[in-house]
Amino acid sequence: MDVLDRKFYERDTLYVARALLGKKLVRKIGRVTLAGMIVETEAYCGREDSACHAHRGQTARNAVMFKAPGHAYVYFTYGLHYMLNMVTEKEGNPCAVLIRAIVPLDGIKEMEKRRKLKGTRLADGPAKLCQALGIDKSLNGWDVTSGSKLWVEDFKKINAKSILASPRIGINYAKAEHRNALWRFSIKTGG
DNA sequence: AGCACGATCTGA
DNA sequence: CAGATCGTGCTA
Repeated sequence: MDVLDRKFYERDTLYVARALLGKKLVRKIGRVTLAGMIVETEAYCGREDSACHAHRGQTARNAVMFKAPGHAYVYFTYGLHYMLNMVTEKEGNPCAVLIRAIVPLDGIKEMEKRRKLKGTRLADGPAKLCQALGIDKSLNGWDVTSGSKLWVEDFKKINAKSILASPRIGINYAKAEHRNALWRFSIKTGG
């Protein structure tokens, strides 16, 4: 396998958010391998970004964002959902990329069992993909460069022209400059 | 110690 | 469009 290393994550968050598109997100649970191609991400750009969890400094919840790049930041929200992020930039600069959607590739039957949904609807949302891949708080702080349990691999080369940038979702509380920033990235389809 | 609300999803 | 449902962070 071709696991993305720490250097990959240790770069500008907006760059990493785009670079993760077309990559393969792999989750291994015992002998079972679940995987999908990342097709949608969002960048959360540190203290300056009023939509970022680290905006008001370090707390127990967001502590992982202050760790070295290449760690998974998994948190719980809305009383029932988990979100998966990858920590980016240099250690101490609390930035991360939210993984919002994947196209299932491996272990689809297993994912369907977990989700009770089929096809593209299986993992087309940040909480849905966490359910499909069995990701919960136990993976918060996991080193995704270690090559076990959860990691990302090279998979498909995505042309810059086929990347769509749009405003991030669910952050209406943020300052306008951050609310309107085109920091959500997805692969254009049907074109 | 109490409280308001959230980087969401589902089903009506 | 409301409800689910609870951890977190802010205020006192």
